[in-house]
Order: sequence, then structure tokens, then C-alpha cells
Amino acid sequence: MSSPATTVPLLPDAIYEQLRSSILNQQDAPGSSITESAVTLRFGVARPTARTAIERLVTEGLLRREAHHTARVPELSRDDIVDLYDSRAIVEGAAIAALASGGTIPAEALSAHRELQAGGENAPFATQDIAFHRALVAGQPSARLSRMHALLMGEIELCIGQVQVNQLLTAGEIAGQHQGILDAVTAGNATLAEQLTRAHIHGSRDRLLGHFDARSAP
Amino acid sequence: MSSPATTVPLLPDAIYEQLRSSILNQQDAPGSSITESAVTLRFGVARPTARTAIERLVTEGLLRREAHHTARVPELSRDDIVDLYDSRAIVEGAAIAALASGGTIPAEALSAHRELQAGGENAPFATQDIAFHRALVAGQPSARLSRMHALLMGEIELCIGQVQVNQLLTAGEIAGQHQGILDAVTAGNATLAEQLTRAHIHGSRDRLLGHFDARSAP
DNA sequence: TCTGCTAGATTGTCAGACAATCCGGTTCAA
DNA sequence: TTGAACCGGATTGTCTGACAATCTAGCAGA
Repeated sequence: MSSPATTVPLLPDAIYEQLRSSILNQQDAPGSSITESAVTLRFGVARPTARTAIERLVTEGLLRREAHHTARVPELSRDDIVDLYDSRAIVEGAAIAALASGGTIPAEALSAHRELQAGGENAPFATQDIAFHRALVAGQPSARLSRMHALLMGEIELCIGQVQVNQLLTAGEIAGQHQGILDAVTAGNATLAEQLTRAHIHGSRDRLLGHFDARSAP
Repeated sequence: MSSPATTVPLLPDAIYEQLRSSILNQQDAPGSSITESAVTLRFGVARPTARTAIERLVTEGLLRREAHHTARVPELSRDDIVDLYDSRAIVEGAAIAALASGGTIPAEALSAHRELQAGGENAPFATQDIAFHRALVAGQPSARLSRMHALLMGEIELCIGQVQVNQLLTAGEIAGQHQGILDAVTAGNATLAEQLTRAHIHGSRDRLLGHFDARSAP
């Protein structure tokens, strides 16, 4: 049914999405280079189309490039991880505090939270975890805080993927901490909500750093 | 010497810059629309070129557009101003605190500060004020904090323009507050530096809001 | 072995075209 | 007279293709 054979030629959005998940899945490993022509061949589109998709990923931090050089999947350094999580703690903490004193919990955040709980201890959690945090920040009134948070979350997804693959945290732990944040928000306790959010983020950061240090000093 | 008649065809950067200052100067008034074809004619380039320049301004917040609609220069509402300055206080406060506990004051910040002082009481201050804040944040170690700050400063420039035109603050007042921030940073007092920064930003916000309210209730 | 140069690959920028979508005024019917 | 459907112009979304500028790497020569 529905539209028969329209086959909407393929937005450049589609390329962006494909490349994005391809990077997050580590199918394009960190350090590997992604040329415009490669993307052109891979998706059968014109180079400018591939180019805009790449540029979008660069602004999100999922790719890096300098002028006249090929775009590469970033290898996040220890400093990158620290910077990323600390910056996120600042912005997301402020956002959750605003939500606690002003708004109400968005439906998307609740459903992501329930899916996370339902998945059980060892279920993959990255998708729902990200969705939960994104939805919570998006539901808060400040548009600028949301925009800044979105700017960070691309790179954060790269990190969360690592946390999941290496089982540095379980779905149960995460769900528990999320529950605490939700309770503080519904109680209208902005200070506690911000504190729990920052603790949650820093906890995740420290697990990842521990893993990083263990691997790099064999 | 130098290259004789190369006449570097004009990067799309140039268009971006021109449009940017054209918006900040209010030559393109808030509310006016900027079509891709108009930019094409105005600069004698191809539409895709004009398009990318516009897209860049949109991501910076200096233009707004929805799908299939013409880009417009935003008319900042009261809520926009509050959101903008409050978000900026959060990010810039954190950045200055980091600078106070870690780094040293960048040379660009100092020179902008001196120019501001040398200009005298009633001199135009917008350019140096912006340069000072940008340089200070750029000199601090966190790359993500810098990126987020840059995302805000486009729209902030729109506001500072208003402050200058309507003489809501004098160069002297601003320079004095900047001096206080610099002193706190060199003293390594992160808490004080953050506090002064937030107060500086909120003060500017309140002047602008006062003006806004006076105009809208005649 | 080191230095300079050439060739291939890659990006930066541009021009032009067609389809899809939106906006305004006009026309027709109730 | 009022309201809603319709139609034409304007604008954006996307694509194709081309050429110039720049970088990287390998080869030749000292």
C-alpha cells in the first residue's frame, strides 16, 4: 500500500544517518579515513551530496577534518573523554535543574526509562540511555541549552558505545541512577536533581577512564 | 609583488562574513527575509554557494528558517534574551573558572581590554567587548566549552549591538567589570572569577531587558 | 642517504538544471 | 457576502558535472 514506487531518491539525510550509525558501530573504525569520493561510490550519489553529509558529521564531532585533508573518524584521547564528560555534566546538570524547577518529565524519557528497566541486567543499554538523556534535556524550556547539549551528544555516543561493548556498566545500574534523577525532578528538587545528574555522568566517565588506563598500560 | 591579478574568486567565507556583518549592522533588519536567490544576485555567485553561507548563519543562530521557507533575520523575544544570557552565564562562567584554576590570560584578551579602556567613556564598545569574551574562553583548555560558547556568541552579538546603540552601558563600566574578572583569574580564584563573570553577564542582560520592557509598554 | 620534483589523489568552489513545496490572489459555490 | 477550493509564481531541495587549488607519496638525482 501507501505510496507505490515513489522511491524518494534518497535524501542526503539518509547518507548522514547511514554514515553515523556506521561510525557508532565501529564499522568505520576510529582512525580510518572517509573520503568524499568513497562516500560517493558507497551510496551512488554526487560528491557535493556526500560532502554535505560529511560536513554535518564534522560539526557534530563524529568526524574530524582540516582544510584539504580527508575526514577521519576521531580516536578520542583520554583528555577528550575528560573534557567531553565534564562539559556534559555542566550543561546537562543545568538543564535537569531547569526541568526540576520548571517543567514536567517528557513522555519519551519515561518510555526510554521503562525499556531500559525491562531489558534486564545484561541487555544492551546504549540506545535507551542516550534516548533518555536526550529526551530529558529536550523537554526543558531553554532552547540554547538543548542546542549545546546536542552538540555534545554525538561524541558522547561514541563513548557510551565503548562502555556498553566492554560491559563497564550494567543496564540495572544505569536504570537505578536514572530513577533517582526522575524522582528528584518530580519532587521539584533542582539542587538534588543537578547533583545526581552530575554524579551519574562522572560515574560513567570514571568507568570509561579506568578501562582506558587499563588498556593503555599493559 | 605578491600575486598580481589572482583575484581569488571569493570564498563562500566572504559571503558568510558580509552577510554576517550586514545582519549585525541591522542593514538587514530583524524580521526581513533573505532568500537564496537574493544572496545569489547580491554577490554574483551560484545559488549553492549562497545556500551554504545561509546554512552556516542558521546554525549560528543569526538566521532562522524552517523547511521550504525563506530564511529570516530573527526578532529576539524577551524569552530569547533571557535564555541566551542565562545559558551564556552557565557556559562562560564554567570556562572562566577553568581558566582561573588552570591557564593563563591570552594576549588577545588583554589587547581587547586595553583598547576598550583607551576608547574612553562613550566610545563604541561592542567589538572589543565581544573580542574580550571570545578570547578569554578560547584561551581556556576545554575545546567543547569553547565550541558551545561560540554557538551562543552569534546571537549575543545581536544583543550587544542593541546595548551599544541605545547606550544602555558605557565602555567605562564594561572595562571596569572586565578588570575585576581579569584580577580574579590572575589571582587563581576560580570561584570569584566565575561569580564575577555571571554577574557581568546578568547585569548586561538586565539592562537590555529594562530597555526591552520600556519600549514594549509605551 | 638525503633532497627536490613530478604525478596521482583529494578537496574547494562553481554553474546550471529539474522536481517538490509553499504562498498569494482569484474564482466558484453555498 | 462569505467561505473554501484552485491555480500560477516564487522559493527551496536535490542532483549532475566540471575545473582549479592543494596535498601526499613515490621516484630520480646528487
